[in-house]
Amino acid sequence: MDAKITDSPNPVRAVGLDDLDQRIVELLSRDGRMTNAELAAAVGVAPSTAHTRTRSLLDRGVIAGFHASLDQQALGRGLQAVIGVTLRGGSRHDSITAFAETIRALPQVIQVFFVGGTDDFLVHIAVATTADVRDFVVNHISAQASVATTRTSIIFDYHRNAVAASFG
Amino acid sequence: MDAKITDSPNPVRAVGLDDLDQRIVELLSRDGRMTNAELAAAVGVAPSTAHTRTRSLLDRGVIAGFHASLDQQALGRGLQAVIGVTLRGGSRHDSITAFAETIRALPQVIQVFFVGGTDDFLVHIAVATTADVRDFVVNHISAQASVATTRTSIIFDYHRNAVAASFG
DNA sequence: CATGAAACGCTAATGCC
DNA sequence: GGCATTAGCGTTTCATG
Repeated sequence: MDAKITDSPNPVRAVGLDDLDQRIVELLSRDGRMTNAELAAAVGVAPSTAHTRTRSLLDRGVIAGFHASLDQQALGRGLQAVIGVTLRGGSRHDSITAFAETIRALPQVIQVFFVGGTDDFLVHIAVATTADVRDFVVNHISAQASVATTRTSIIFDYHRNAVAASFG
Repeated sequence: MDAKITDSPNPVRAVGLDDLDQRIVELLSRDGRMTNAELAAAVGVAPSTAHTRTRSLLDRGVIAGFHASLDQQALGRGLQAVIGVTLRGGSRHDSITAFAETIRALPQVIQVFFVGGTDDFLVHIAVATTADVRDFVVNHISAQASVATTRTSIIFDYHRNAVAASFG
């Protein structure tokens, strides 16, 4: 086996994004409501320049949108869980897609990951009680014909560094 | 076993949040940069009322912050993965906490879930190449003394309905 | 492509109901 | 608590270098 290890902790200089763009992206990722005037001061350019750059990042889709982050506990959904789902081997592509669409539309669902490996899906939900977790799995996941198994994990702690855009 | 099934698809009326608050939260979750004037028009109150409500939601921590959502592909990180991590049985609480703190600070990391069940952690990362995935697991996860096993799943598709605040 | 100037629109505070 | 008003500030456009 090749022993070479290439470590690239901050690897990326995306094509088309210069230093100024990247600093703007970083700042708006942390505080999406920072005023353009503050942003301009923070990166050391004129407000009109910061504005043009930000507009361009939005137009190019690098910044996909802005969102309020919500304290689920304060919203009465103090319990979060991740549910690993495996589908039946014979599931057709249509039924898999239909499953994903159905799940992602449910109000308890925060995120859906379609993955390869042990599980086929990971579903991140926020609800009020353990009974709600069970009801979600029983009524919405296991009830689907294409579902083979589920594996529910309660979330004890959660940390988010960034907000990833949904795949297009 | 009790056969009663209680289905509560939109279950929550958080204490202290009335309809107006909830509609504001919903709208700012979808578009965190909506102007206060637009928000007021959308919910049918005066701009000054919408402003007071939004300020209150921020002060109470219901809205934890605002963030730009980023197209990771456009940033040159076109490959996302979820890594399930199990820790060694003898790991002390201190070492577990230290592991979590170390991982969450890495620039490739988007989210960290501390869960109960098969895995102890789920780590959501975005990188450029499959080699970067391997390097991340080898150099940053498996290299930790308290880690017993890892299980890497490539993300084929991803959908996000909301942005959850990190646990406080 | 960044900038300064200027018109426009919004925010945020105040007092009133 | 909601509302109208208003002063101050930020945004956004545009001509210029």
